[in-house]
Amino acid sequence: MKIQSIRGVKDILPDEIWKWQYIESVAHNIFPRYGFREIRLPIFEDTRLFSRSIGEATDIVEKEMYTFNDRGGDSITLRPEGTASVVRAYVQHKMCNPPSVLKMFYIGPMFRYERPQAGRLRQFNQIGVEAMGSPSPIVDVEVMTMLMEFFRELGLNNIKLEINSLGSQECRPRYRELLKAEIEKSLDQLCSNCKARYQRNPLRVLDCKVEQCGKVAVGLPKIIDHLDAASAEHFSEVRSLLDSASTPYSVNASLVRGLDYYNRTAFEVTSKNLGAQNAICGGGRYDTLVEELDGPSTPCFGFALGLERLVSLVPFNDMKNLQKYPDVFIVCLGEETKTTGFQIAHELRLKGFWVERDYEMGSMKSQMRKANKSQSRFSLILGENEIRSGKFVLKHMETGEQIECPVEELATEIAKLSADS
RNA sequence: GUGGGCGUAGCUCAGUCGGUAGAGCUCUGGAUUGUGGCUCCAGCGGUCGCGGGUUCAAAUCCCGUCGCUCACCCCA
Repeated sequence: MKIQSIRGVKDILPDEIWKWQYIESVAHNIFPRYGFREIRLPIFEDTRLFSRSIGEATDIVEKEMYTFNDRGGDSITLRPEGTASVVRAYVQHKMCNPPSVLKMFYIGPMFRYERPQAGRLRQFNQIGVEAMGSPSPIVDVEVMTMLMEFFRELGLNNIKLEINSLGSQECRPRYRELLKAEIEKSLDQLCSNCKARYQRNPLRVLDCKVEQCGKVAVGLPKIIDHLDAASAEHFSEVRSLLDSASTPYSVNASLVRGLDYYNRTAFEVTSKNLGAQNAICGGGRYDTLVEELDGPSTPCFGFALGLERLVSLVPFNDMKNLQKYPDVFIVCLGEETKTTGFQIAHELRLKGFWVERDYEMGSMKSQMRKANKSQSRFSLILGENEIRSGKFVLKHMETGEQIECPVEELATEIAKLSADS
């Protein structure tokens, strides 16, 4: 039996990889402007890191982690998200240096054992950003505006920034109990799903897709009306700073995050063009996580965005300036040209050109076909005549025009003609 | 974990009432001795997901199974 890739994982093939590289290059270009530097983290960690940070009772920890014992008997987990590892590294390497804020981003694969569907894989890639060391709403808004600038640079449209406040460790549990009590009053009107989950996850009832539940939800209390004074003040500052940056957003009072460690600001960026899994990015403030992982009190703000989902949204068709195909395809005719062809390819590559060729030394026709298929901008033809005259035929594949060119002028000629077209 | 849809050539798909497979694209070669794309011609390519059953006969009907996909759930 032929071995297939594991369910829920995907190969990124050479025809597509340029999209990923492009997105990553934009991240590498924009994030440092805001002071973020890359950190590379292991993809597996001590299982306890995730159960302690994400929350024992979350779906991720309860049923979605790839957990196994290594040969030494230790429980290892393929990371289901990146923030826990960043915090672990922050604490482990004693990176705290108050009052300065440490800003980092990471790019890499995450693993969750879920049923695959549109926009959801078992191995998927995220870009994550974490700003560690300040409770200031300026940090929240700077990170969110950086994100929106990143999306703008990538040409995304039809995306929506939604924000909410989850309050503090004090006011949130209070609100939860209030909400549960209110839900119980209309329990008979809710869908079976909500009846089953409201005890465990009452916030979910607020954005249930069933119409009946939506009607009930309208009358339920909202977290932002039950914030403690400090959280309310924080949230209002976030909003006015977003306004002052002219960043469009809306408040979604039913926005919830799936990980336990979030407090105060929570946000999501969604797109209508993604299918049911419509969030391209989610994040928020997590002021107590570092302490919970035995570090110093360090309020933080961060987000993670889904690269597969982002790749599907970026309008790559409109991008003209990205090089995807070779500059030159070298066509060699006859045994005599073997060495010269090899040398010319080598020299052009040393000068930075993308050079492709045929290795079968087939007929001119078949080599030209390959040149055409490679989508090279030029073909360079060298046969016995050219070796003798010292001038090679440089053919522009799109226009069909060809010129004779001495070997020492090839590089400048190719560069010149490329710039013209 | 629960539902729906789908598995036929490398890709996209047709295949009638059951009679052991077809198109387009791709690919290879030729028409054009050293010039690609367009056109024309020829050729390569399939255990019809897999296993069982019914039948003289199964891509087609039945049962099972695996895979893909979409949705619920959940989330990036």
